[in-house]
Amino acid sequence: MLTERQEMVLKLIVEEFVKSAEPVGSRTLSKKLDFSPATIRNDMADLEEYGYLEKTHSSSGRVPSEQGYHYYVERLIHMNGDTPEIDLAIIDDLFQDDTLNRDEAIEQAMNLLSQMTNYTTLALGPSARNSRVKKIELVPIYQNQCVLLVVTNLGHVESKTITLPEGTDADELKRIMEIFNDILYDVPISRVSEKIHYEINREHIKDLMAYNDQIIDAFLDAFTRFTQSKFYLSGQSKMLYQPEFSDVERVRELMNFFEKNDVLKLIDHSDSTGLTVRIGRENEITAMKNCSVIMVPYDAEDGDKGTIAVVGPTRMEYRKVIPLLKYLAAHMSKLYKN
Amino acid sequence: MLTERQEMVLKLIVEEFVKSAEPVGSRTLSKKLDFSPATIRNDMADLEEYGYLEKTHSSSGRVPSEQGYHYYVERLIHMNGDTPEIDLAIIDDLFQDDTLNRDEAIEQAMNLLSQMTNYTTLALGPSARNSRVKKIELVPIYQNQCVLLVVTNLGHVESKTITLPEGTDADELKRIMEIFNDILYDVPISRVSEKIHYEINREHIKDLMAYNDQIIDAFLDAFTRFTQSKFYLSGQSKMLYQPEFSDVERVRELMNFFEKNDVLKLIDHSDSTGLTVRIGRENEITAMKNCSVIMVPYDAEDGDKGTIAVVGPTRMEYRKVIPLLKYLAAHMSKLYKN
DNA sequence: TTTAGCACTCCTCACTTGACAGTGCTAGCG
DNA sequence: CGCTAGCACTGTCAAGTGAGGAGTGCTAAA
Repeated sequence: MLTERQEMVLKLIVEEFVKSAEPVGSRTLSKKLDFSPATIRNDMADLEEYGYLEKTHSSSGRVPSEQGYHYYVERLIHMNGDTPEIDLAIIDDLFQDDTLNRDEAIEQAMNLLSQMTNYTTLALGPSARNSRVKKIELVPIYQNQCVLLVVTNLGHVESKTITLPEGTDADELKRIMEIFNDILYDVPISRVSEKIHYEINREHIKDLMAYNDQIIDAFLDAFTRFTQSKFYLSGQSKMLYQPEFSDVERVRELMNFFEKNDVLKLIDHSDSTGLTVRIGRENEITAMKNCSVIMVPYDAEDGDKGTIAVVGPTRMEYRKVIPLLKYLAAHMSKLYKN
Repeated sequence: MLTERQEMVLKLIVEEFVKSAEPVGSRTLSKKLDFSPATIRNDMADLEEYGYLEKTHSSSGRVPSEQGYHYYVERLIHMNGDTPEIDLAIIDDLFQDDTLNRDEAIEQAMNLLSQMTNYTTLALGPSARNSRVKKIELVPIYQNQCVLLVVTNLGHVESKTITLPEGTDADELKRIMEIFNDILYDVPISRVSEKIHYEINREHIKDLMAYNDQIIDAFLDAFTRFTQSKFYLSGQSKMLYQPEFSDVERVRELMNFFEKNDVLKLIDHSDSTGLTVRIGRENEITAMKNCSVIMVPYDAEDGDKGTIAVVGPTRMEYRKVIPLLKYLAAHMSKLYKN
């Protein structure tokens, strides 16, 4: 469809615009392409007709359209291989430190990514849906208050304070805990609820549990918290340094959006195994209509998955961000392997 | 020093400016005070001379100076008692819900406060320095990996994953844990480290622990995490709706500041038992030179203390925020009593 | 197919101008 | 003596104007 020169023009316009944030004129390109401005203007007119370029006003230079960015990301990004150098070693270094726990590791990685790219980063931790229960414990702390603890095979802990009904028998409680540990040992989180409801109907347990609904509720509550995957947002303020956010109204919209937990809507876990790039209005969130989101899933233990993402202006340095993000995701997947 | 009328002029200027964010002229005040503009101009000139008022340019209305706000907060705020109505019942409602754990309760309270005031809120959780150890446990999860758990009398839990040296004896480990539970039961967090180091030198333990430095380190690490008090920031974006932040450069500065953990520098825990108001440059942080911070400590269990604070523009609704903040702090202190 | 040339469009920026809000000062009033 | 009316003055703001510049589209020629 496009001639090679047209592709080159598109590529250069994207890259120039990414750098300068200003509409690109034919004269600028003619310096890099060894064709006269007039020739390039013709190609630009064609590219505009196809929907890859836009003008800000009738006599301005060209700006890539969302479709133009897509074409660029999917087909032009590696053309004429002058790939920018990226210092991947810094990432390697980060993962050397094994005193970090899982949350800390993700958080640090995302901080680093935000610093390296100068964009906002976003991560969704794995949901722990497939983690398995290793230990359940009820620790008395004060009068009839107890802390319920659940530990998984990944060392993840959830706790909840509960108040026991008056006159609960300590020995009986101990027995209940033993039974629960028996029943639930090595059961994946996703199946706990089902399992409890099944076992509870068996005679010898039914009696014990009759007046302990509260404990069961506390259990289920603790377990559901496992399945809520944590999320990490970092470098929010990086966005403010982008010229597209020199307008306060936009800044408000964006910061408001970041503050709400709706951020999760941006990255949907579920589908797509590889890289996803959402440009501009594809994000379906008004505050993000001038932003792009690039996301890559990573594999955690036991088949659980997480996602890491970079959020920047549509005018993002795709050429730099995409490989970086891929590298980081691969690294995290590897980390979880052992 | 000031005549009654001058005080009234100052009070009205502060309150008018708080509402409108625009310099207040003599004509506006003359309507509320039953004196001619000229008279009021004379008082304003005096107040300016004393340092309570400022002009933005030679022929503008007056704006309160930092000193002016101070005078207002300390002496004028309750003058002529038309106190604004505040719906304290909403706060009461919040604390009814006792299914929330401590962190959640603080977080929700601060969210609410941010919504009610339309300012940013900040809280420092109590440090748990005086909490007491109720249970220590080591749960094996995978091969020679274990999770170390510590539970306090307040139901607070810290955990840490550790890898045991090859060939560690399970029975021996069990014995170590029993000893630790014996030694540390009901010991306040602040004295744990000392206690461990003391006991470890007694003969029968020394032998056991000889090659288990790693466990000790993990312990100490978990304990130090208790003493780091958590902080809560909410409604950051509220600040953006203040007219003083219609300038992007200022927004950047402020958001950057909020993003760093330096926010803690704003509220220092330690001193002062009552209300503290820091206005403008008193905060000693350039990004906050147009902001005021109002903070109140609250009492947690066992003599630990936390702080809650509201951050807004110097042009803040002190009259509304101060009683609200006091009420909330009192409520939180009460909550911790039972 | 490419390019030079030219008329045209629209943006940006500096400058002017008039309306306006507010001040300080002075003189007069009760 | 304290208060007030009046007036000249000052700085801000918004609207209007005009020059300069960057970039385009089109046409005709190489």
